[in-house]
Amino acid sequence: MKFTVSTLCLVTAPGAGRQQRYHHGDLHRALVEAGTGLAREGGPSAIVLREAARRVGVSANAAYRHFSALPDLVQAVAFDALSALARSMEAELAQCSPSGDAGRDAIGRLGAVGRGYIHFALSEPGLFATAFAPPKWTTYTGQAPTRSGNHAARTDGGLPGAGDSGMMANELLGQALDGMLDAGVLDAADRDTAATNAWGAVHGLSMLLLGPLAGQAPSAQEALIDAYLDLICRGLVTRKSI
Amino acid sequence: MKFTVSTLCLVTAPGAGRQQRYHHGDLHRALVEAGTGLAREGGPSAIVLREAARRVGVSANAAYRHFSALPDLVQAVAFDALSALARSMEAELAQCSPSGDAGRDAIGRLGAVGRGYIHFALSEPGLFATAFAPPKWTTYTGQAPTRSGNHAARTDGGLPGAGDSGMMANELLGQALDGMLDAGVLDAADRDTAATNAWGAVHGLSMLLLGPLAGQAPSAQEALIDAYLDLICRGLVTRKSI
DNA sequence: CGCTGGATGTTGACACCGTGAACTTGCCAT
DNA sequence: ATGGCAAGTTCACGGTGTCAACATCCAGCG
Repeated sequence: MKFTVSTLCLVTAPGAGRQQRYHHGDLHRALVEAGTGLAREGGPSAIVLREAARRVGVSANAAYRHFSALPDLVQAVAFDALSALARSMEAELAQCSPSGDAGRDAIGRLGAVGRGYIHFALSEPGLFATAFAPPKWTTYTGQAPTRSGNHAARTDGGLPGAGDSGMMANELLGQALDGMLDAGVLDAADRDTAATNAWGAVHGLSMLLLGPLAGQAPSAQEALIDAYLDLICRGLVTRKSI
Repeated sequence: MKFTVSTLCLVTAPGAGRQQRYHHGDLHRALVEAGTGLAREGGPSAIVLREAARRVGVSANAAYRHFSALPDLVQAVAFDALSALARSMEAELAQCSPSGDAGRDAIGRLGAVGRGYIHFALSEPGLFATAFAPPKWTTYTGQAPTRSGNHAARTDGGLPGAGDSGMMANELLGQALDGMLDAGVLDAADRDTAATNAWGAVHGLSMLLLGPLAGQAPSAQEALIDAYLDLICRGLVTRKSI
């Protein structure tokens, strides 16, 4: 005899007497979380529909009531991963304490954004890879993941792909750059180029640290990260101002 | 009636009366080339053993006489892609003409290496993704792809993963940095950090151009690339020398 | 020259996977 | 209460990676 539906609800749903419109509390959410677990262990390609359903205790095809196909699930997991990335950045930003020098502080916040990015990549390589794995990898439609999509809300009701502040990773980067603009350490004309440069550089270093440069001692990695971010900032900052 | 083995040889082998030790001229090579075709069209995940065997006109399990498993084939394709990457760099380097100023020339050659990298990524995104897709993505053993492996030679007998000059992509980068060292535009103490920085930056930009920044006009991409490489070089070059 | 052994390729089978179609169940509004 | 629709199930199909057993062909030996 298998579990009855109500039993499943008790097992899977978060305990509390939360009213549930569907047979299974919130299968959509449960599947995304199961998929996140799979992605954490094995990257985007480890997200397997049948296994996710199995972990939730539901038949394989039940997933098709919530996702049109596998790539849909992967994308939902990717959005969650993007949220986690943004939260990692926010955590680094929270450690920035003002020093009086506006320019230095602004640059410091840019560095914090980068550090949050890289630290997330290193601590959650599977989710990181998932966040940036294009749905069909080759036919990427262009434009970064943005909140324009029609995706369900996050677990805690936040904006899809956003961190606790409600901002997505690229928005946090943009905010840091705007801070540099205000502080006068970045030319307005360079802002968009700077965004690309910073993002690309940090992304590239993350890839390197996860791949060819993996296995280095954490301290060596940390030193590498600092030197790298220093280089990026040095390149971005207006020539005359530092 | 199916093709006889000798017929297959005539179809698949490169025409010439090259003696063949195996039943099928060179199944190993043929499978790698079929896999390369698949990777070109759909990235590493499109490399499918059965389809590669099908394209070669051979039974699916024949591949297991040459590759222990699918990841082995993928890695062989990745090595070929690495060779193509090195050749793309060499092509850019060949367009560098000396200008008399050793420092400027050295920096120009570093830029050429980067341009070759990015151009390869843009012109062969599938192979590019394959080249840097870790075998088991998460359990990357560390260290960059190097010729220490026990892999078969390239089609034309070159070193595995190397370009026409016999150097791998990272060796070409190293050579460019050494040139900067000799020209005095790079501190010896910064060389290794510079290698990481340059590689990471260029890799990141490639990813960006293939993903979020795809769809931009080629001219805009080219401008972005130039601005980016300029930034990198500006950051790398010894402060006082330029 | 004929034989034989090992490398090469084939067939059959199994367990997975993604996905479609048809069926069943249970909740909600009428 | 009841009919309809959303949510979940079962059955089925083609595709994939991989193992085991079998067939074939070439090289090197007598």
